[in-house]
Amino acid sequence: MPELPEVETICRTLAPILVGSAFARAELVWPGCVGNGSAPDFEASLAGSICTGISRRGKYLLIALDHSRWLGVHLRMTGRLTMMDSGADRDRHLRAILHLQDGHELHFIDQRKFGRLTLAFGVDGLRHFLRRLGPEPAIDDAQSSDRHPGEADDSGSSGFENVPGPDFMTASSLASRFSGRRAPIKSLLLDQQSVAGLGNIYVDEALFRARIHPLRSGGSLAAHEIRNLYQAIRDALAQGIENRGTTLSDYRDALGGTGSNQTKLLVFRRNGKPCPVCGAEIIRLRVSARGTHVCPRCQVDPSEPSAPLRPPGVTGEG
DNA sequence: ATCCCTTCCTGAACGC
DNA sequence: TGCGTTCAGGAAGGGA
Repeated sequence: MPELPEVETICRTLAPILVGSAFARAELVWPGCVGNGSAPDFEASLAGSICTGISRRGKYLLIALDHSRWLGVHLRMTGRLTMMDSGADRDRHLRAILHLQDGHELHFIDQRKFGRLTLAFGVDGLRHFLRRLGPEPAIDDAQSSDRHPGEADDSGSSGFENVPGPDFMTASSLASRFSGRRAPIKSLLLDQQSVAGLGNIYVDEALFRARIHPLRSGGSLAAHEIRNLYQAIRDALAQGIENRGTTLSDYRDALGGTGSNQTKLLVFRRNGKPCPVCGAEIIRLRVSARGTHVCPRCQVDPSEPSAPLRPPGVTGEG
């Protein structure tokens, strides 16, 4: 499941080969992977295009092309983008090949066919394409060039000069999204309008780090809890980037490399194992039709009476 | 407006 | 062995 750290890693591994290269043609093995317009239009638009830059917004990879066009890639569940040499073997789930003029082939592989390649035309087209995305978590990371779409850039033509930069997540932006909401906090965090880039793995990790139970309603969070959650989101994502992503099954970077963050996860898919903080057994719930992993001791279930918080010796309601 | 459900899609892991 | 069922889930769209 490529989430923000995985897409960021793909972006970084793809950039050295792709930026400055020209596309020769698109070969749509499964035309359904084109997100907008017709397959022939897609092929005609891509042929001869030059990649002028590459960036990420939420879980979208944005490949800037000349003449103010962008190729937006969303990998959804099982999508992969891999740079291959000319004539490379074809995976059985290969959906498209973007042939470069230098002979490289960018393979789009996607077992479950949820991923999409979408062309955006002009800055307005790109804004429309990204219209449902909320604020971007600004991740501090030594490797990061920290260049986001629309940010000042002295390197000439990145392809993003005229693109407005994203808003950035703050504790206040989270608070205003959660205020008055009765839905579980996990559902709100999976909504890309709250924060762009979180998915099932990093939501569970962030909620555990913040000691917040996923079934707590958004509106029930106190200000200090939202501040903790804000920092926990940043920490969980930064760790994911540092470890080049979480490879539980399908995920690979653009050079075919695996990430190592799966060995650093605190709760995700660790049900039955001890909590790294208190040793209690991690349990698995379903929230928003998603497998959800919590420490029942560190993350207090809102439906449980708060007996452990009662001072020793005090019984009853008081 | 908010929330929940369904749809898309394949393959692994089940149960009988 | 083989068949059918369930599960995994990101995001769009629809209904309440």
